[in-house]
Amino acid sequence: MQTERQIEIIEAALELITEKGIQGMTIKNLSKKIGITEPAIYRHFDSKTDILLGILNNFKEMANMLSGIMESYEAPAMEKISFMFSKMLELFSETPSMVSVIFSEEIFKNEEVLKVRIVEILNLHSQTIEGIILKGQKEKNVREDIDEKSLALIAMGSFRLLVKRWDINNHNFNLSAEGKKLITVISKVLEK
Amino acid sequence: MQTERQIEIIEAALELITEKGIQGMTIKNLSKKIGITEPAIYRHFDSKTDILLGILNNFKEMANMLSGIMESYEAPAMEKISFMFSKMLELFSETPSMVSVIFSEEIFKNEEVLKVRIVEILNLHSQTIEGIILKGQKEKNVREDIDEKSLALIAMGSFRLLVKRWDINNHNFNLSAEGKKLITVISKVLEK
DNA sequence: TGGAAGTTAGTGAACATTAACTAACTTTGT
DNA sequence: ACAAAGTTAGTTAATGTTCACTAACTTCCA
Repeated sequence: MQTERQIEIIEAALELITEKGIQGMTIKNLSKKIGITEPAIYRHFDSKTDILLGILNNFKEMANMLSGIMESYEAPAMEKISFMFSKMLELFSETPSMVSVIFSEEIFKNEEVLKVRIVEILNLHSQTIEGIILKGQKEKNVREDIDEKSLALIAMGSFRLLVKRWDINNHNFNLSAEGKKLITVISKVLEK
Repeated sequence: MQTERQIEIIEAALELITEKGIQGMTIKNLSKKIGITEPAIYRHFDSKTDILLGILNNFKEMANMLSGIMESYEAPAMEKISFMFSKMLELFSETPSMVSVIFSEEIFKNEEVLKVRIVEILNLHSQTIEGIILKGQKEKNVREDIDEKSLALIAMGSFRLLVKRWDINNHNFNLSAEGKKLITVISKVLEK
């Protein structure tokens, strides 16, 4: 479990990455943002890498939860994907700083332990969507002329690009509205 | 124009970003890779930012060229998109280090001048594909039940995700083959 | 012979991290 | 019940290392 201070540090770290990129996520900036001194950070985390790992572990847990929900959710594939993406849109609207990290695998390239974690998260999301689509194809409510991996690539890829655009353009459009629009588009593309 | 040494520096910088992320792209690593001393780098570029800008300017030029080719290319939309993505796959296979940068907007967040450039490149690619699809819709060989912006989002998003996966998984699958497969999938999705 | 491209040896600033210490709590033994 | 002992979360000051970058000198080639 994470203490209140650890959660505060992780949230501040996320905000820093959003504002100034991974290069701006320094212990100095972090401590300044929270209002304690730099060494005080080390009362709560052993290292900077541990802070980043804390972020990724939270994301991994969310991905696992979402995957679990989707497995025990009996509904047509399109409804499930719509639900999953809507849930993610909700999360991003609540915590916009998430999006600068969750879809930015490249910022963790320099540390193997972080790179492995973020790839795990990407793979988990992929598997969840592929699973939904494959089941939908078996139940004959998803088109079968394209394999489930390619359809998942389309769904995830377009969703990721929309969210990334929102991020790098400083949230200058309504992500929730555009996201809903994309969900109906994806439904149309998947349907038989 | 760029001198031979400038090109060498830019190529080495690209490789460094691929191997160690933006955090590993230091003047020290760069000079070590090329086999000259750190100050020698500054005989060819005024600053580290200028090196990164040099990279992005090359990409911008490629994007402009590609956009120009597509405008003067008379063919059905699907053929044009297939041509464009194939050209990019060729480029990525020749210079794999490109892909760690061209689809990694996050790593330029800390420098406004770089951020602006990479967003320009993303927008240029989007516009090129949107233009092709819109023309295809007018010529009645692309589906019209989904607007051109959403279809472009799907095409670009899925292509980006495929390439990003290839990058973060250390090129452990055949990008060219998987890319060709995706191109036929995108064609199927776009067709009327 | 002069300028382009390299060198050596340095700069100050920023980096993550540690050492030494303290104030304010809580736990424990008698 | 209360003091000794231990814990938690913070401080200031400093560590060694790396960062981008520069001044001054040298080598090399047209």
